[in-house]
Amino acid sequence: MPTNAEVAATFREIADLLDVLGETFKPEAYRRAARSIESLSEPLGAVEARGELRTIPGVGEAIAEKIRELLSTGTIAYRDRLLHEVPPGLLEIVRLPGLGPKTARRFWVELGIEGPAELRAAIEAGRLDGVKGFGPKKIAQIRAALAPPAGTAPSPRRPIEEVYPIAVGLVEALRRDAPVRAVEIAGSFRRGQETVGDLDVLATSAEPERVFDAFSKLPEIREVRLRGGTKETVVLSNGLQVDLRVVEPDAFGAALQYFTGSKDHNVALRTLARDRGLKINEYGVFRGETRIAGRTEAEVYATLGLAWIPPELRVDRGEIALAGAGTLPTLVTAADLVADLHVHLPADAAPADLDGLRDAARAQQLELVGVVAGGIGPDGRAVDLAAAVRARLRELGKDRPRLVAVEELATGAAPGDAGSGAYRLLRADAGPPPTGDGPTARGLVHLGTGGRPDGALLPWFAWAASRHLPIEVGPGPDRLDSNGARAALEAHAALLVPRSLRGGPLDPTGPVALAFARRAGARPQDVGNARPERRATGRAGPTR
DNA sequence: GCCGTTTTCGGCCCGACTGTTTTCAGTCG
Repeated sequence: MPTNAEVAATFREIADLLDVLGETFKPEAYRRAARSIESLSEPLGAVEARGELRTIPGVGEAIAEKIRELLSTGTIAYRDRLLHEVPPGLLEIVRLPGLGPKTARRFWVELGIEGPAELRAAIEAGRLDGVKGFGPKKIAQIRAALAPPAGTAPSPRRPIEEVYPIAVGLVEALRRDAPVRAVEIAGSFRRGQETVGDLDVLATSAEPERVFDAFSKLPEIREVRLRGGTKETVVLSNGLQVDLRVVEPDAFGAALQYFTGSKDHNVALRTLARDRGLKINEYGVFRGETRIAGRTEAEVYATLGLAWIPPELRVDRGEIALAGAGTLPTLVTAADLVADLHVHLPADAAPADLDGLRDAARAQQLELVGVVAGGIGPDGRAVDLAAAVRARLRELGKDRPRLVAVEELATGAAPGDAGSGAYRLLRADAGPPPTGDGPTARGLVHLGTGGRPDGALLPWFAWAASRHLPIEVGPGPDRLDSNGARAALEAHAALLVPRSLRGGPLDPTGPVALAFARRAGARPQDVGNARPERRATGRAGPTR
């Protein structure tokens, strides 16, 4: 059975084919459905089995029928028919940078070109010279797109944890080198999406030209792609594209809202504005010619009668209705997190390292730290802290913030007596949930989604929920991403949000984990290491 | 093809930038 990602890719292909055929609104309808399907927290097969395909935003009867056809037969007859109609090579032309469906269609209809090879031959034979709309620069651009120099291939989406230190570094550099007042990263990075295609940086300044000058000179920048009066696009030496926009302070909130997206959220918002006789763009909210909001995001939402919506929820899956009714969930924040239960120390750690750890915990206002003192380390090998460290750990355990020993056990390991105040990490690396241990086991589950088929974790969620074990969320293959976290919450399991206690300001683990939890809609009471008084579920907190 | 606290039909976000243009088309986000 095809995965959700494969179904989405099929619909995107149909959209491209329809584009080339000159269809106007259908392609966007298929792309919208593809985006919705990708953000589902469970396999499409499960939705279909409940007869709820039509509840997916952007999925109507026609697309629902095509999903059923794809799930049961592995193909869609409509797609095959389109592929018969449109030469497959045209899809490659459409996907070249700077070219789109209109141009590809003209090549096909006017010049009989059906693929990249024919296009290249046509250019070399001079067949494009003198054709309306194709001047020398455009032809050179197409030639470059057809034969990209090594290392300039379009960069794929990257994990957000990989982009995080780059983004933090760019913001710091701009604050240091450029005359900016405010700087924020918008886009999918701000929404805490698992992967990031490019970075959207937004700044306010009285001197945009000087900001662009300073930005262009940053050492990590390989190439300036384009530069206008309000925006500049560059490519970093690692291939990541960064768009910098500079706006006036009165428009900062509107621009931040606009460039944070998501696209579907913005479309829904602007449709709502239009229905109320208003217009929203990146410069503000307008009634006629008059700007009535724009300085802050909250102001923009307020003009539409909406509460401010956290970026992580801006996906057009009902959050606008909730904001209108004032019933948005109160999402967990960094200030709610009072424990980090999963801190690894190196094998050669000294007692003094624990004091440093406690200082870091105090600085982050944590009340409890779980130090992995035995069991299986991050590299899969056995870890055992020195006796002196263990002794110091016992001493420190009496003071605040408390440090307690934590043990990591492999899947299905028999739960030993971890002792009072100790916590157990259960690594669920493979296979079904264990059956041998009792419901009294305390700890957390370190549960990876990496490489698993959709839905393979569902039994684990129920297992963890029944034992009040929170499941760790965050970047990397051993933690839940936001889709996994949402499914866990739906199964009434609690989450555990790690902090970056030993990492510096560039460590993505804590911030990214928090973003994933928030994307899943987690409230403080859904999080096992949030303040106990705000928590309803999860028992990994301090023993009292 | 989807969708509806004005709609089951008639709409479908909006602007920057580039290149080729004399007022605009295409692409991109």
